[in-house]
Amino acid sequence: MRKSREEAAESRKRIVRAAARQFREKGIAATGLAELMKAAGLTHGGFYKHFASKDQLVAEATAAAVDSLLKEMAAHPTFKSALAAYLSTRHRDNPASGCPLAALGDELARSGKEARAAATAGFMRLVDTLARDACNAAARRRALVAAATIIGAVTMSRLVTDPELSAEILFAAEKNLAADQP
Amino acid sequence: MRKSREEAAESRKRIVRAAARQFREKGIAATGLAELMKAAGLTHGGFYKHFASKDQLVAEATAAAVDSLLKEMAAHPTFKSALAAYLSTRHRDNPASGCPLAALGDELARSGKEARAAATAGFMRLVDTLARDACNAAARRRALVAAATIIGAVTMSRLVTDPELSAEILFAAEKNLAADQP
DNA sequence: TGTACATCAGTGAACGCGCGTTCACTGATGTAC
DNA sequence: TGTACATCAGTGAACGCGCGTTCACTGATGTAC
Repeated sequence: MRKSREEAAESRKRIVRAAARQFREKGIAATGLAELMKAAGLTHGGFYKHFASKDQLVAEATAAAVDSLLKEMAAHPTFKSALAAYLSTRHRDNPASGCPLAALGDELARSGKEARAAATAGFMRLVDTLARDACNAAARRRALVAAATIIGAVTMSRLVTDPELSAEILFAAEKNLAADQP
Repeated sequence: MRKSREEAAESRKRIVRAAARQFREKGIAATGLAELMKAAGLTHGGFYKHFASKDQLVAEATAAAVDSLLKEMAAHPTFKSALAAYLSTRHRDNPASGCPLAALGDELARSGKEARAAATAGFMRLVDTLARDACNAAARRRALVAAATIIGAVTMSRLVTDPELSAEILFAAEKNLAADQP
């Protein structure tokens, strides 16, 4: 039953990818490893051949999710449109492929060392992106606030049961941040 | 073993209060009902004499937590100091007695109807507080953004493993929002 | 006011279930001669 | 290049445990006469 090294590496990638989706969709605590391994096309017994613990997987899944988020944001023609995409109803309605900080912020804050370290690195990368190469203190401060604002706005827009209020939150954040931009 | 109506009402309050604390401290999914009832001085079997489901308790605990948050904010001499208190390291380090939206935002977003409705009401009350009686569109927009920002800032300040970055997030948000205020 | 009876808050055991983690085993892959 | 052997990815059963929820029961409280 042993698989080749390449196959094993692909299995591992599939597990991380499935985890990144399911954690963001249903939450970390609510996602079981057995269910996760099944989604990756494996049985749950093999999990510990790839990871030392669930926390380690959370860390890797978070890092992978931040990777794809920043890649997507970088692909936008302008900074403003990247911001608009983050604050879009499309992002709000698809947490499974969206920002892990918005989808799992407080659950990550209660997670283990490894996961929090990965989330911290992801947050710093997002702040750097929002600062756009500027490295003075004022630009960094604005980027930190912008990061907190867009993360909070998307989380609240998902929480709220009133669709109008939900849209209003995203709209207000976008308008407010666009005003800051040249 | 039957208790008087007053005693039963107090038991109920104790359960809600214990839940409000434990949910904010450890997360909703990670808090078991048995453990919760024990913290309220009861055995777990009696839970369903008071609540129809865990979701209903989440709703009531969220409402209670928002109540005490807004009461505390209202007690501050100035609006600025209320904002500073929300964005303080004290609030960051004591989620159990702090804002439920910051502590549980994304878990509430994945919760049942009742809990989300209670969280929505709480969010609207926070926004109203931040708008400070002003009822024009611009003030409301600013209040929505401020709410998203302080919630996101506290959540991220808790997530981040680097203490300096954590303090920087809170400081940046406070400075930024204070600039908006008269 | 006193008595008989219904109510129901709280107990503690049990329901079926899924959790994260461990383990003996299988057999193809990789390695060493 | 061919053969013998060690490695280890993946399987499937099992570990102990806690989950949310249900239920029969207890006995003090509340109600009706």
